Amino acid sequence: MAIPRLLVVDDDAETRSMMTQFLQQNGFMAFPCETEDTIRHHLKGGRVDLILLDVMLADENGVEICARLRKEQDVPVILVSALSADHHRMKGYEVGADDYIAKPFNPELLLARVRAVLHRANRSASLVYRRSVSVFRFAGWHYDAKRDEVTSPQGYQVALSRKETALLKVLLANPHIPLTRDEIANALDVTGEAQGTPPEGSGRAIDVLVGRLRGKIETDPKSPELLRTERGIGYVFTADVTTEDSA
Amino acid sequence: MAIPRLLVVDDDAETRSMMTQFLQQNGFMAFPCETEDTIRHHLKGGRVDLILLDVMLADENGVEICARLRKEQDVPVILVSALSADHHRMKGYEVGADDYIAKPFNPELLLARVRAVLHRANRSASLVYRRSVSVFRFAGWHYDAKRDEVTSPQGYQVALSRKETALLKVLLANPHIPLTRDEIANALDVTGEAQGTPPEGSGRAIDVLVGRLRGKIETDPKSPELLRTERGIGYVFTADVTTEDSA
DNA sequence: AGGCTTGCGTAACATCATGTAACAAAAGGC
DNA sequence: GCCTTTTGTTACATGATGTTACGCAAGCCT
Repeated sequence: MAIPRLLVVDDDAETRSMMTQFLQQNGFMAFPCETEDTIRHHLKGGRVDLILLDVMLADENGVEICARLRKEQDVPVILVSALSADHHRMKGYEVGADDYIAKPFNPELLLARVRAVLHRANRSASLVYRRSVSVFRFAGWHYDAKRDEVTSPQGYQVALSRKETALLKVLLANPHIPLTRDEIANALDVTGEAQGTPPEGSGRAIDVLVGRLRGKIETDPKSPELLRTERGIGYVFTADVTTEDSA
Repeated sequence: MAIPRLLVVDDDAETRSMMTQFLQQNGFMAFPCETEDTIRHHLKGGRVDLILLDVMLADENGVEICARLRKEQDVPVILVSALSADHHRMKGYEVGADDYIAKPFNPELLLARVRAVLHRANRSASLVYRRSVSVFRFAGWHYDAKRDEVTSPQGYQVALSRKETALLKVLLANPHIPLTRDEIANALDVTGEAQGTPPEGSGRAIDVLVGRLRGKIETDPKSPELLRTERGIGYVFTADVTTEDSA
């Protein structure tokens, strides 16, 4: 893929240039925009791979702009907002944003999100794995979702608990994409592998779960190669995954 | 099934319209309601498949409304609440809510729950097997409902007790569908295989029954392959079932 | 480099759901 | 009625999952 072209939309001049600079320093082509007009100008003028859109623009509501843009063309959008309250997040998704980041954010996290969305846009995959797919291969391993069996490269069966299996599925559906603990927890909920789980936030269940899965699928759990830690962010599954539809 | 019709009950206008919109965008027919009266109006006016009910309405308590509705007719209800404290969750279930979601919630999670509840409500009607069908084959086994005989893949007869047989029938009628203990217990009642069964809830009769059936039809009851446990949910029968009408 | 702060890994414990043996209560058959 | 079979209950063992606490490592500042 060519160098990704991003638009940074924010009404605060300082934030705007800061983000733009930061993204440029990290290998992206970023353009600052202040108004919807500027956005449209860029959209007409050439390829735009992703828009970073502040929710709280002076005159207009970012969510509405996002909704409007979405209707017109299919540009990935990440909403940025000072309000981390989740009902705003909901509005964002509702409107079709690809992701949502709360200000102030960790720069690394921003990069991770941007990469993830670009990556996803490229393959149009979502967080949750597709149903029709049920056989996964990765790094010599083999996972059959139908029988719920995991086979090591050496060919012997490894028993995974339900949660471990669920985690593996989430990872397999998002190779090379850094996932935060919250995203993982949500995905586990959505796949229905965790019913009575409270909305998360307190404990470190995900960390422990990751540790347990590592113990079963990593050659040396002490220096993981498949399920790596992204310090300050979460975890990434670093393996190429091939899938086979089963029906 | 036709497009599901949902009621969104919340006293906050914004939340109400937001959820309604969101659900509509995802293929549901959703109607905003503010008061119990509005709910009743819809209930009388036409089919309602599911009610999303906020627990903290201004004047009334959602839990109480839920209890009242439940007494009158059998509409599935999902309680929504800002209070994630577990005792509220418990109250919800006590009162007969089908599920419970804490605000703020992940939109995907909401959809998942809604679908799950609808799915459940939808199939409870078909829990009982059809009469005309009386020969079942599954994983090499053969069950003749007329003669009440079960034959193993190796060809010898296995004697099942009445309850075991009833359980098997329920499972055969619902392959690949996870059933809760309550659903199973109810289905057993309906098939007339259990008359004086107490109102349920206390003991673990289903667990023991499942164990006994496993002992007869599983190769290795310790690691069941046909009658599997869904932790936190119930049991699933994981085998393809073919049936033959017997006229 | 050294010290401080933060995030992560993980052992040890707490909790909860399930499996099941052993017993008790019912239901039938004679 | 007495015995046999079936079904339900209880109690305990087991295994899965969540929580907590502590130590280590990575980054950061000086």
